[in-house]
Amino acid sequence: MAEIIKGPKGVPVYLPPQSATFLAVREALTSPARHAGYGYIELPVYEDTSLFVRGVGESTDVVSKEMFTFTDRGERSITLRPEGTAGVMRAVIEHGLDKGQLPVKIYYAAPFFRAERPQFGRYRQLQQVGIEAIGGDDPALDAEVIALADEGYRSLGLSKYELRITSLGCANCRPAYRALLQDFLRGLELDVETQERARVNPLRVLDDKRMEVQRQLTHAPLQVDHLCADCAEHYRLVKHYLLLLNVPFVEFPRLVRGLDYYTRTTFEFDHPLLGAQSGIGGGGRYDGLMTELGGAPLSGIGFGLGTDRTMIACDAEGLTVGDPARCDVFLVPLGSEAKDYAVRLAGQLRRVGVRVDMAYGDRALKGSMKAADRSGARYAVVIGDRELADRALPLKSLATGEQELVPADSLVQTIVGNLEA
RNA sequence: GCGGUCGUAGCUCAGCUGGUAGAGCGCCGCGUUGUGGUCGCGGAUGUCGCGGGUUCGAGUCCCGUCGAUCGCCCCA
Repeated sequence: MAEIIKGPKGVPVYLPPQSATFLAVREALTSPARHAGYGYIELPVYEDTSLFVRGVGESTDVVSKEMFTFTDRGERSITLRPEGTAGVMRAVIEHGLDKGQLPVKIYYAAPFFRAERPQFGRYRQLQQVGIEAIGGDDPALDAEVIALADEGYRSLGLSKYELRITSLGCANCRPAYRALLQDFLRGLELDVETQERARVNPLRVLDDKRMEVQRQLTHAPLQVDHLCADCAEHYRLVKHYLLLLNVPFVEFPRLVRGLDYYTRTTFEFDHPLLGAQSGIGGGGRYDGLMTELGGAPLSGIGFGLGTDRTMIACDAEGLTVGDPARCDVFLVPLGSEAKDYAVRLAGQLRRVGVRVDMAYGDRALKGSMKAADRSGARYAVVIGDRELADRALPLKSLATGEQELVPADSLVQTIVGNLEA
């Protein structure tokens, strides 16, 4: 026997019927964006490596050790996208969307790639839903973006997650705070690796999960206490609009994100039931990114929501998401004449939008009924010589077991009517 | 990249201190005429992750490897 080829490591596979949940979650997370004027964007899965190095930031873990990078036949360095924002910015700049009506509002649902050690909820190919609103400083826009994420989660029935927000300041006030924090960190007892992090990206140290580190951070200076007047007012208004939108949140001054481009408003959705990988989504403002990538000096804000992790969160909260039924109606033909009839009927029903499957392979009635049951269909229709002679078919409800005889001519109409009821 | 745990039928797992494999679920069939889901009976399916070693003999011990999983770093 030939050797079985295995799938790539750390990539989740969604098979029926669970894959229906994946589709439903993705739909739930993208739907709010479509209701707020965001248009869909389809982008390359790979980009020039320098896009991510410049956009995401060289000092980030994502860029320094988690990228799938290779050289193509033209000796160009190519990278499978590790996140979505940089690619969106590139496309916006390249195609001049920033020259049109602002803000540019865009959403996507796509796979991303990170060469990490796989774990539960952490994959090498991860699915994310994201939106970007480019060319707007208005704090109401920040609140909209956050609210759309919240709406996505809420529409799935999730209730146990927590929205955390803070402000990271801007190019004016961040450097001073950063220096202040570095001074503070220098006075602590930290291991070499953490000291290095304090030098390169001091904010990241605030996020350390280790008790011995957290203990020393009790009195660490926080960015929210050192915002410039503009940033403080912006942050105040974001919270104001979130209240108007009825989006519950907690202020989380220690919130740190892994990508370098974030400024001002930053947020994260955390789900306590997921263990170590508790972040189900996050995002923030990136006011310097466009210019960093050679575009017009436009600010922007967006989010990335983990589709995989949201599925896990739904499962953890015991939510049933998506319809696992493969069809609405299952046809059971007995004999070749009935089979002709069933094939034709299946075609007719599908054309009017009814999901139909039928018993193939000339199975015995009993086996076919079993298949009907397993299909999740609401109705079964047995078609045999009697039905063909009488021109009337039994429409059987698989839930109740009751069946009514329906004239052949009105069967399609009756089924459509019953399914809509 | 680092540390822990695990890897037996499609799925969930049992298999005590080494003696040539089991259960439940699922799947297929039967319970006489054309009706599924419950019940009863019957049946198929495993190179016990892979490679090597110890042994008369290994699913069971040792080493390696791959994979999964939990934690760290980090992140969706």
